[in-house]
Amino acid sequence: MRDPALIESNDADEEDIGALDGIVGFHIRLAHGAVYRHFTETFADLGLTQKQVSVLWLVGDHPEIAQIEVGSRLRMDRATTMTIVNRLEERGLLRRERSSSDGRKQAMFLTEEGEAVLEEAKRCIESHESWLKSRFSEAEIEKLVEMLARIHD
Amino acid sequence: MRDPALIESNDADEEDIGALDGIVGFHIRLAHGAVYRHFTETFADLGLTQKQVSVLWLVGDHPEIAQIEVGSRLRMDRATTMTIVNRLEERGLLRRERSSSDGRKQAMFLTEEGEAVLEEAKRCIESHESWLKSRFSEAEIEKLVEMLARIHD
DNA sequence: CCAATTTGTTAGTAGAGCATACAATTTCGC
DNA sequence: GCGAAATTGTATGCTCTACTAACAAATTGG
Repeated sequence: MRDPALIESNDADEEDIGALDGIVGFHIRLAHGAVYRHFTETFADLGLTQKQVSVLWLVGDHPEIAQIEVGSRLRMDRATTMTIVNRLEERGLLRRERSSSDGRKQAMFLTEEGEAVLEEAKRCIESHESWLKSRFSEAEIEKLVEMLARIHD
Repeated sequence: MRDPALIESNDADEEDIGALDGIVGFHIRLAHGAVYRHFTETFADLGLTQKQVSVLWLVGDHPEIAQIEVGSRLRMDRATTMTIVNRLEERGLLRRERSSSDGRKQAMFLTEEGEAVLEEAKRCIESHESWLKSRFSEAEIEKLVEMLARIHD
């Protein structure tokens, strides 16, 4: 029915994405997706998401940190930060306390279980990062991170 | 009231994310977020998302392409692809037809409006990409894309 | 021809992001 | 010091993306 030559011109090679391949943003999105999927697998047992781990990590590094501070550093708005902190609090990994220095702020701390889970999460991150870094040299990793930072800073 | 030295020890420098800064995956996520936000602003008028534009673009480049093919190339599962194609069809930018060569497949085509919107979207992409690329040299862009491809391939 | 596979579809769940509105608190201008 | 403005947290609701599970229709393979 159809002209084979015409089909060939349309049916491009496997995984061919055509001009889309030249779009930097597209590659960032695909790479993010791949990292996200591997992260999710790695953290399936712990049941933590990227955001949750980031918040846990940040609160562990900076006890008494306020939600607005966490959101600002992880580039999340207040509402988004809330839902993540709520989930961590429900799971008993983190507690909130009214800040003594500023009544508007909530000072956040890790619970004992939170500290333990963070330690385990850091081990998972190590494994996840190894998977990610395995395809690059040290110099390339440095360059990659520096370029990514130019985008998000 | 408060001890300044104590404050300094907790209140780290602006935007300090500590050891999180050494995690490659974290930078990919932040960069993706920044790109996502700029994309959304750029496409606010057109009302299209990254995924929608990608699918539109792919169908434009490969008429008669099946949903499964689109999903595979954009790394989306069938269910996710469905919701995006549904939305594009509802907006009249794309139509589905049962494939004549394989009755299981839906052959997808852009409508006239779809072609027009895709053209406009490509102009928006150009502007969005300029914003993104402005911080890099040509050689850096090439290197960045190549490294990102190593992650998602 | 029958079984397994592929593709599309539907329904349900969940995370993340965003906007809006409101309350409590702090800060700033006067 | 007082009142207005800004900050922070909270609650609600919406959207987009992604995934699972189940099912139907069509194709493919033994």
